[in-house]
Amino acid sequence: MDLAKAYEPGTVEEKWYRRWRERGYFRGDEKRSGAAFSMVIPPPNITGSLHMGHALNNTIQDILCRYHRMRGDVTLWIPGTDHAGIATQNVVERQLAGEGVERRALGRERFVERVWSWKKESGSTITRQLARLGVSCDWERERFTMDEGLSRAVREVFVTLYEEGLIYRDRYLINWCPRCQTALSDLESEHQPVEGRLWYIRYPRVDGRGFVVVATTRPETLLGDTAVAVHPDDERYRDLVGTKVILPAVGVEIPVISDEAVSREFGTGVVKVTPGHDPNDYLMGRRHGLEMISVLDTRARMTGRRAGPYALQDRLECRARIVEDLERAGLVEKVEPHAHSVGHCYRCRTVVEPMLSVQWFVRIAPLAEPAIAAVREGRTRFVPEHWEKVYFGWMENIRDWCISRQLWWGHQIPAWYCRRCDAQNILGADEDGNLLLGEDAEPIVSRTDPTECARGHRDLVRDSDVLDTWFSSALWPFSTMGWPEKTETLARFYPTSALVTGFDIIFFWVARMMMMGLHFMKEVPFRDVYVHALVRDEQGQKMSKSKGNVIDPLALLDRYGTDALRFTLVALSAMGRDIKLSEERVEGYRNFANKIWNAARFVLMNSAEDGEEERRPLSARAAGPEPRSALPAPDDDLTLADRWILHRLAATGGEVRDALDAYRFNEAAAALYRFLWADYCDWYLEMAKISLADPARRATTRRVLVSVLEHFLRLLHPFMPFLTEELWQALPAGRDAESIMLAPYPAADEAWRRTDVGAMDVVIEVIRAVRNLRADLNVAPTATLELVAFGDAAARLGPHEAYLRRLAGIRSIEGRADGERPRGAAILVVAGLEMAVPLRGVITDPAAEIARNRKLLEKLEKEMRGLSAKLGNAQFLERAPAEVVEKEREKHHELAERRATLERNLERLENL
RNA sequence: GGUCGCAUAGCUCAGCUGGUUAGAGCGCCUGCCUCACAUGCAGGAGGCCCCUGGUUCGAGUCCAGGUGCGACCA
Repeated sequence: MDLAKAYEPGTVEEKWYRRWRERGYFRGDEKRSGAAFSMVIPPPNITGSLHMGHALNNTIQDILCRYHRMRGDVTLWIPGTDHAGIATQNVVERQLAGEGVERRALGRERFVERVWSWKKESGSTITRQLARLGVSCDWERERFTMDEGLSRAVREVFVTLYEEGLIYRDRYLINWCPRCQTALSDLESEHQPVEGRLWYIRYPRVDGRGFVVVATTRPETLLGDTAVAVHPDDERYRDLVGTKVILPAVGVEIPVISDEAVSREFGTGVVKVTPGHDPNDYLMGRRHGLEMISVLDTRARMTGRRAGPYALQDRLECRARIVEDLERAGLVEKVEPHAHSVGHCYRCRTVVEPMLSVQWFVRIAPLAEPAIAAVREGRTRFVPEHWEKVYFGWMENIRDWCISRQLWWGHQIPAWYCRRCDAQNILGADEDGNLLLGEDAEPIVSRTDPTECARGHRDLVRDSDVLDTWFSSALWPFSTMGWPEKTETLARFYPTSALVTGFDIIFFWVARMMMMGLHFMKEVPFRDVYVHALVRDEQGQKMSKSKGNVIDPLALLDRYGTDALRFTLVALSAMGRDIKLSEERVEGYRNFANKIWNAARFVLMNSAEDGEEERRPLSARAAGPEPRSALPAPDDDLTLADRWILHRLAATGGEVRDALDAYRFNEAAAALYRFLWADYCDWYLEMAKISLADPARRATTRRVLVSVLEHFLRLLHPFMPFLTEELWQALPAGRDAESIMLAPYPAADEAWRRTDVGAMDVVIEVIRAVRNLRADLNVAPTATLELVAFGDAAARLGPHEAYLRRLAGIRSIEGRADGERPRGAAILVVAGLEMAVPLRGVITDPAAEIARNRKLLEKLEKEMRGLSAKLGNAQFLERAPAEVVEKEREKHHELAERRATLERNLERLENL
């Protein structure tokens, strides 16, 4: 088998993904017995395209999936997409606008048809892009929040909650987007800092004793004021409470009230109260029984009986006008710049308007309680743990959830009204043709479309509103498994094992799934919630289109390959930390992929002219559960390097499994990287080259080379699925599985983990010391050195002479009993061994070696000073554990010996 | 304003339950196209672990305060 000189991801990826999918490897089979592992994908918007957040999110999920699948768990990962109400409606509206067509002109039915056809054409972009990441989700079970089954789940949930009194219809101050023309939930109104101004406005006192000065950021809402308020303990205004002031520009009298919610520090300590357009004022208004006046219409234009000359002006235009008029009347005392934060529509960034409106709500308190308890009791666990605080903080202060949206795209609310019984509440239609209803309208909520009301009138009209998209997302873990049917899938895979998500949707999604899951399934929707990092650019900025700092994952995929990108994301994703992604990092892990490729190339070049030989098990151990790729056993006839790499492999496997079980993906990645590059390539391959040249050792060496690589590929597979499959298929070792993704994940190998390979550390240290010496003294790469070994150094290094020859450029090892050290030689004291390298003919000037020794001596002395201080401390000797003290003593002793040697050597060099 | 998080090499970051000679990648310097790999090999330089105090025999690690940065919520 010939491999290209460098790894070329392109063709490899497509080939294997197609094959995996065709052969059904991704399928989650509820009929198979054994432990189950299940996940549902956080459904991306159908309007979306793959960004780095998706790439990280799905890479992590895929790693978990592949890991569990290889461990033998029955694994199911359900993919799907979200209908994204506002976003999708906006997209299609823009498309229509391009054709000069208005949504209203089209009408609701045809518009919705149009969205469906858009969905058919463009809605699967994101899933195709996901596939490029190599995700092993069960595509046959792909779901969409608007498909038939899920819509049925939505309806069932809505009706049930309504019947239970947990969904109700009421007038309330909600967030309204004047652009999208719909209500929003509290979450969908995003607070953003705004450089505004603070106007100090004079409200004349009715008693004629001057003015009360009120500070406000929104002078235009003054039209809706129904009081001004001060703090009850504010001495400055004590006598004012209970009096009246005249509302400027309107001329009506309004009372001065006192309320704890007023901040004495804000402005003058007197605030205007506008219950119809401010959430705090709304609550204050309720407490004091104030009138609530709406002065803005749904397009945020001034309206109502108080609008007067400002009627139909936009809120901002009116703000300017009204300030002008007040100034002219001498009622503006001063204006200050003022930074504050203002709610913006999460979809279109328009400033949200708090408005009084009749909407549908979910009563949250009874649902939140069990959801909080489930996390408190550990039935669902956040990883990292600290995210549970965020969850609790929100769950405990949550207000009722406004779920109705004045959109056309979404699940239409299953509520009808009788035109005859409820005539006084059916107020007509708005400009969209949406039903306008009175506050007291009596909804008929039903699982099936009703044809008549309780009194038998066959004149029903359906509520125009649709549900918040997150309402359907909240059901995702069970609706995707076929609920409300009692399916086998639910029985087998609910609750899901893990949910992998970014912290930005803990409130939007995780919390709501918890509530719905517990309420309808009587069981948490997932055991673990793994909250991963946010991907930022190299400056640490959140990536956003407007900033132009978006790194397109597809471009990186093209340039560096899927495996490199996956590995990068995961290697950088330390828990609870953001990822600052730069292209150089991806390049680095592309190099890693190439390194693996070339290591495999080497192994293949050196094995396999005779495949049969490789297929024969080396020892009896091969009869175990992994016959095809069994590793040699510790009692086989192996070299030190063989034993060492097998030991390292076992240790690495342990690290990787432990890390994955604890969601510490970056640690797993680091362990794999270190093993392949620093252990297998840098040391083992180089040493194996020696034994490959020895006919007596060749077969065994090949066996170790191949089996270790094979195990490594399996350990790595969840991270780099494509490269590992390509290489695994190319390996000569016999395969029991058709694909690496179905091969078992390497299990703990205690025998190898316990094997003592300390001798290898000594060899490595000696080689490093000699290389270091060569570099410092500028010894030509081709020049070989003689090594004189004192004491037991000869005995300990002798068996490994071949390693030193090849890797350190040692010509020969000459053992010598203790006694006279050679003149003009560099002395090496390493790992408790003392050696000399005669420098005659190697260097002419001893100055460099003297300098080198001085530097070493200095370093050594510094270290000794610290140790001596420690050992001279009576407290330390007394209180520290005995083994710690002993360790420090030994260290000190060793350093002292090395120092003596160095000093003697320096003396000899100086007297040369 | 409330809550949470983070400050370690030039850059980006590891460092879990306190005892290592404080690590990695990239970048930098030196020498190498050594028959798997120059997407590479070998070696090296570079660190008051933000500041102050405390706990402890011992603190990068634990505690308190401060400074700076960031996020979320209001």
